[in-house]
Amino acid sequence: MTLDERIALLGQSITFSSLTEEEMVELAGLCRIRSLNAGEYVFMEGEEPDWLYMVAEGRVKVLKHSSQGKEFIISFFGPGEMFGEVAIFQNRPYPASAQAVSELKVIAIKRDDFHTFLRNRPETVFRMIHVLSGRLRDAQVRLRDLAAERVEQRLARVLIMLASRLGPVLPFTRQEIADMVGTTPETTIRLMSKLKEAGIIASSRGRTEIVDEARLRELSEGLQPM
Amino acid sequence: MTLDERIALLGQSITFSSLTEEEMVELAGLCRIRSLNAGEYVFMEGEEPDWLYMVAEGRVKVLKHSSQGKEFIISFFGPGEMFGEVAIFQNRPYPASAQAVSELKVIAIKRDDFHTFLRNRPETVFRMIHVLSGRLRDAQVRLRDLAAERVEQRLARVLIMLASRLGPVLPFTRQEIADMVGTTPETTIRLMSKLKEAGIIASSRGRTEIVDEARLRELSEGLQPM
DNA sequence: CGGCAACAATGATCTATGCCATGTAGCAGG
DNA sequence: CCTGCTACATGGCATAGATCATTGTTGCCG
Repeated sequence: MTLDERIALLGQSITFSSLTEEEMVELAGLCRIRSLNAGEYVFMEGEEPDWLYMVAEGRVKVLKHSSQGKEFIISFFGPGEMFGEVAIFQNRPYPASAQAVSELKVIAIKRDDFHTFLRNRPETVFRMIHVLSGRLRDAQVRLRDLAAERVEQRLARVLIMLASRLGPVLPFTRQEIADMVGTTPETTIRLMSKLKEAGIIASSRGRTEIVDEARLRELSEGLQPM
Repeated sequence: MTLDERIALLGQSITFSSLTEEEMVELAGLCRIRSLNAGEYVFMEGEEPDWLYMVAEGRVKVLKHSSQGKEFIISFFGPGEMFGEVAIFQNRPYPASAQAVSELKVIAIKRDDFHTFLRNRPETVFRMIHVLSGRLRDAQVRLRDLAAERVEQRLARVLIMLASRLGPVLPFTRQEIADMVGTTPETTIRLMSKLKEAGIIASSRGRTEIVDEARLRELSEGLQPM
């Protein structure tokens, strides 16, 4: 992969889009590219954090396993999005695993190189803070939901959240959605079947389309149950 | 409150402990002090974020309400700990409310003043990133727990987490613990009564002491149920 | 000292959702 | 075209934990 290609990829990210030409070149010089097949892990929870990653092509899921091995999906990331930052800023093991969902290309930057690069880029550092703050905000909303809302509403909220990031067509299986909502595939299927009947979503194998977001929003508020 | 007193308070915080004498004076000059009685709110979810806060004396709880009004406690903060950062870094409304648990004194710094102050303090900015990363890490662990672990284990983990921050004596009511675990007071009481019988904790009104942390750890792993 | 309010404890139901089992349909590869 | 794999679907049962109700306990304030 050429330098120009790497620069183009870095530019996709909000965090780096403010860099000058020159800075881009410098940063691109620090990058390595890794290609992975679906199912392969970029890193595993507990590993030493040597690299910061950004998605170039494809999608990753970041997940944690429970004590009984069930998986919980913290987030999906697509092109231009960064992951693994928590670990490299704290210099402690990755708190979760990252797995390729599809064919995946990631840009990797060595921890120390990145720290050095950030030294004199206050603007970029502030953008990183912004990203971290956003994730913390989202995490707090989800914590509250998991602790206090019922599955129906949590499902609705996950669908809305995904739609706001990816548009109305969501390329996920019921299993994956269940792992984001924190429930079982069966329950997810049952609820989504109802949503389908009610004309709120449409779906086929591995694909869900939000048809009536307004009604989904009502459900997510829990105003009236289905 | 004198400048020297304010400097002493700021110095309690990990984030600011690296500042020079001179920087401390500058920052202290930007601070206001607010005193609140137990139960009063420092800020409410949804308000515009004009201030960054740090606890000077007492404790705050940061919480969110569910759609049915149940409250979920995101975290408690004590002297030297900062709160409200997510909002001021994003310049969006506070994502949660902050309520005084006891008599409370907080240091408040105006958003714009703080941003200006940070401009040329890369070291301090990195410490803020460190704090944010830590909170995000904790949030991810809790998300997984809420989604995939049973109440018993979640309770054990909350108690361990609190003990690691505050020592073995925890000044919380069952209600407050329930609101952190994401369950009801009744369930919390039942489980904690068992823990008491088993000699793992001791407790009196509004006070819980961890006696046998090792066994609590076993429970939190879910190896063998009670 | 007495009475009120918050906390703690416990029993009796109820129910949302987990878990197991079984069946079907679509897609992929030999 | 068959075979097999994975996603989707649905029924029945089990149960963790919520909910409702009552009672006891502690500390506080007038």
